[in-house]
Amino acid sequence: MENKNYKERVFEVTQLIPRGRVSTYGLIANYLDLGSARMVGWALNKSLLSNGVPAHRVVNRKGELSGRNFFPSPTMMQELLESEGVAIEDSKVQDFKQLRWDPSIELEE
DNA sequence: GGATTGACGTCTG
DNA sequence: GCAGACGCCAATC
Repeated sequence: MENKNYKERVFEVTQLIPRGRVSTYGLIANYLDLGSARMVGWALNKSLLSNGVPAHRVVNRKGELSGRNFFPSPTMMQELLESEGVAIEDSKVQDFKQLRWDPSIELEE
């Protein structure tokens, strides 16, 4: 029973995201070679049931907080990011291009 | 077990 | 640059 599902890998990578930074589904999917960014989003959906998984640090490629609706409160995701020093406007990450954390690069694979 | 859905991404028009 | 369609793989109905 290999509990090491691709989901757990997503959890680990998500937890590796530094505070004040954000990542995208595509980057994580590419790093884990899942083949589909949807897998990351789906896995993160399950991550809501797990503790210690800062899913709020993961956004789509546009930097939009697409998953905010899945949180207990749609504003909680933004609040958390702002609390970490990430500027949010209109449910989108400001300077996202700078703040985006790419595991394939930061971890240098 | 087939069909649908999903926190996305890339391509084409 | 924006809008629509397709692809992706897994889970759920």
